[in-house]
Amino acid sequence: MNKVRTRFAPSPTGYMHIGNLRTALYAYLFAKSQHGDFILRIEDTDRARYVPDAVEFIEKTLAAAKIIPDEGPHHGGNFGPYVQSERMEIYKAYAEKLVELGYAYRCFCNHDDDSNEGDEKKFGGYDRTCRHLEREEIEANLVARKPYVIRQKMPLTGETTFYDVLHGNITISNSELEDQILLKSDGMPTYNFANVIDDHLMGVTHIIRGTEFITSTPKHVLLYENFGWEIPTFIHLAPVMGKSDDGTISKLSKRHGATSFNDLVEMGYLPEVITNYVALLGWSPKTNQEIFSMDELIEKFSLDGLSKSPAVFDYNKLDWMSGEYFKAMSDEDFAQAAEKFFGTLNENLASKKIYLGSLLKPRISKLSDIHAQIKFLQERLPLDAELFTNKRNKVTAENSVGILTDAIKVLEKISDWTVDELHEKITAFVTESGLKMGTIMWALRIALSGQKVTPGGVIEILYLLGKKESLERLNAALKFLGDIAKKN
RNA sequence: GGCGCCUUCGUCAAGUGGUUAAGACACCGCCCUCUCACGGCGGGUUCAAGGGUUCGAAUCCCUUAGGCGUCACCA
Repeated sequence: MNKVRTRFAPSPTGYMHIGNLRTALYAYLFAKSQHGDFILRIEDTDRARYVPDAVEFIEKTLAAAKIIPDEGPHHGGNFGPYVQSERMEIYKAYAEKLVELGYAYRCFCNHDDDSNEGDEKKFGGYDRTCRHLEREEIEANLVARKPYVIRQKMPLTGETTFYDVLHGNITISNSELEDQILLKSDGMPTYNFANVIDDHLMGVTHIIRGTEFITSTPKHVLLYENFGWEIPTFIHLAPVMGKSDDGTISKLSKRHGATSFNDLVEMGYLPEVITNYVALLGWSPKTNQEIFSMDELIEKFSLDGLSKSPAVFDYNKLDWMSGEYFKAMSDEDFAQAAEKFFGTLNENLASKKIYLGSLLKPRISKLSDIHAQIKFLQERLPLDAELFTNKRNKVTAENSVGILTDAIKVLEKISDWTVDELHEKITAFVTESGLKMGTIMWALRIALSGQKVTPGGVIEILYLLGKKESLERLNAALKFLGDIAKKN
């Protein structure tokens, strides 16, 4: 049996859409699960859409996602070049050969000219009458003088069937197929041609790509047949969809927010989380496992777990998965991954990064959430008397004054400002006061942070703030409450 | 419009003639708790519709509807 070879063949746009990433992932996983090769090939035959540095961008993105090509523009391999614009002579030769074989012909018409619109014999759709074969024989010297394209000569009757692993046999009537252009007038091949030539020449055994290519696959199959080449196995993947604010579902695009691998990384999702999540969008291991390392994905991947219906990208699930990864990380690793997202920390907090990270770790779904979580530690948020009122914990602005006053006295005496020590002293203080734990903690949290919700409890905040800042904040809160009382 | 593909909870999905139709996320409720979170427990909602075939259908067939794709010198 032939060694499995798959490929990822993006056109060089400076953007790695999640759907493309998933296609690359599946092609990679399948190849690796079969101990085969994964090829990166750049399809840059559209000169008008050329984006500088796009190849490097694609390679970097794949590397970040840990999808490593065995062959590619900068990965070596014996089937290069792996950039289509560098293979023009190859396509030209095969196109000419097809003309010789009688499966293609030169066309000298200028079909961009819309002046014939309305005339059903002309273009605007497909013009079956445009077959220059005979004319070409008469006017052989035209080839040297006029620009032309090479078109594939489609059978006018019958039908073409191909097998798709996901969809089974798909049959399309040949009358649906137009004499598509194989070689453009600028000498570049079209996707439909270059793709077939390269897949064959590079020994690709399994073509994994999006469903948008189903309809053009019969044309490819005909080409393989014309050349007498073995037809590869097709696997057409359903698209990744996005949900708009109004609830409508459509193919995932920029209007759905962050939809590229890089967008997601910038938001603070770990690359391995993105890969893990995306792997499950359209593929099921058929077990209840959801967290997979790349090695596990390779081990478990199987074509029959692929889904043939579209899958909606769900940020909720991504968030959950991201949180699971964070929780599984060591405090050190987390602090390191979060480094860029801490922003500029003051000296005190900078020295407590790992501890701070341990508090943040279980309560964020992406690294960019960190900023909002730690803002209150860096700056004093304006207090609001309302916040001191909490029915459940029996706290009011009035009784907070006494609590804060006593707490300050206790805290001032603490010299060993550690979590353990703070915990011990505060617990003792609560017991002594005869009040409920919740009452005291609530008042302190509001006074210290200015917000109801904080990463970690009062003890943790005190520790993070340090003695000086903590006491200053408590005193400021006391003054604030005093001013309020006077006003009333 | 022609042709093609798709259709199990809100979302990801298991399921391939006989199941109480898994599980996860989300949501709701309760418990725990110094807030949030974590954790624990519980809950609701699903086979697009209609016809067949069959003792029996989410599973097989047909029709309809809806969604998506495609009909380029773009990929």
